[in-house]
Amino acid sequence: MKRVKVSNNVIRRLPRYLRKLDELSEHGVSRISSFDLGQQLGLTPSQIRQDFSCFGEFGQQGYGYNVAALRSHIASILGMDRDFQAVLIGVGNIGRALMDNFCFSEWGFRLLSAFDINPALIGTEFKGVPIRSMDELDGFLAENHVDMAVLAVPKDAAIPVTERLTANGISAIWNFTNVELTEPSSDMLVENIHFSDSLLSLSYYIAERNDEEAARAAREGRKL
Amino acid sequence: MKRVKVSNNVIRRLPRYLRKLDELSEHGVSRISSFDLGQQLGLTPSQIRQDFSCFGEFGQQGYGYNVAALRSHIASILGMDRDFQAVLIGVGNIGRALMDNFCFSEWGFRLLSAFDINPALIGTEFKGVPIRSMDELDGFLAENHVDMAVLAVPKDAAIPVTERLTANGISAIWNFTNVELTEPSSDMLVENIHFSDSLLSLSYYIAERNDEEAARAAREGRKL
DNA sequence: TAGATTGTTAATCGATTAACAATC
DNA sequence: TAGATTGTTAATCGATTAACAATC
Repeated sequence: MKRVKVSNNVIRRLPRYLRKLDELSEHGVSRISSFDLGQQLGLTPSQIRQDFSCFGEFGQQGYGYNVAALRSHIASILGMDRDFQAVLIGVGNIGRALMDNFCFSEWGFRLLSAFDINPALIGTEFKGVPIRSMDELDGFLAENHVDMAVLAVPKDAAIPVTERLTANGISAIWNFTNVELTEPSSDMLVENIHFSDSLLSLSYYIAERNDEEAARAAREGRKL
Repeated sequence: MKRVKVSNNVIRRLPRYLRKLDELSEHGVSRISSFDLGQQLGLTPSQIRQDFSCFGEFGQQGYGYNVAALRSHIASILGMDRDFQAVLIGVGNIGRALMDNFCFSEWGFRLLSAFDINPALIGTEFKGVPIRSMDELDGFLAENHVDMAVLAVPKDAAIPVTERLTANGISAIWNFTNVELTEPSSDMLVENIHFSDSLLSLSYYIAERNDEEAARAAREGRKL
């Protein structure tokens, strides 16, 4: 596969394409043009063709794209067929919600084990995934190939646990703690789920809209 | 407050600034220059000054920025002092994790009520937030001013519930379902937490790095 | 005052959009 | 074949970076 340097913006759009293509498949749509796909996603056809062209030629002139084939190309580009192995650190609310609800295998990941310090959880299993003591973490990572760690520990544990993961050769973290892990110097890959950042940007847009409406109302009030 | 059109990129950086400023405060830092702030966040000083200048003049030549004052400006820009009112739809794993773990008030939101269809939950309270039946939703929204709905229902319910929210005047959704709600035509504000999109972009970067390492190993192997 | 650092204007860079020849 | 739509090159647009006068 071509691996030219692709901008982060493009990468972030790929999962949306994937989701839309799955939806089209479910609805029995087997081909789609960049024009129609753009309409449905709020993107220009040009952008869609540019995005795909980073990775190869997946379409056909005069026809468009085969939904199933394109889906499978994108899945492969995203690494979904590589069966990455993951561990979960922290079986609190978020950790449990992930174990319970989130289908790792659907996205190409295998959740090997979870780890926690709570004695009531250690030794149990949840949806087929064993929960081990944090004491066993280093040994487990030495014996198993692990591509990624899901970090769902309390705030205060975020940095020490990250250092421990780094020391044990982990170089990718899916970070659910609201702590900035991204070290400019390190070669750790960090992907953040920052609930509060997300909520605050929504908050900004709500506030902006309220202000605009208030301003409009004031203008119209004056006109009366 | 100036409300010029500010790019989404800028808005998305504001919560990071806020987080960093809180951290600096905790460490007793009371002033910071755009240069130092940039170092800590991996941004250029220019960008930071440009970002802030969208909203006013918060610094002082020769001195830099007062951490507490800047923090409070950004909080206000983000609408954190507006006490927006929210409801939660769906008290499954994610909904419960949010009720349990996520401090809405810390970010300027008040969670008025949750709603679910599970009879075992209806009528109970969780951390002071009452859980009501979905049957009561329309009435509740008619009687209470609600700025935003947190959508944490199963996939299949996402679209119908969204339509019901729209019909009841809700115009902002914090979406935890893995469903594309963003209607190009609608004036609904949607902010998505797409776990799988996030994981897949991480997956891409892991795959890319693996490929690069394999390529390097192959090159070095050949040289031997 | 001299040094530091802002806010802002200008320059650069990169991403998106438009256009079109190629071709199914 | 004619019509449709791609992949790609060129043009435009917007965001980031650099530079610097203003000023604390």
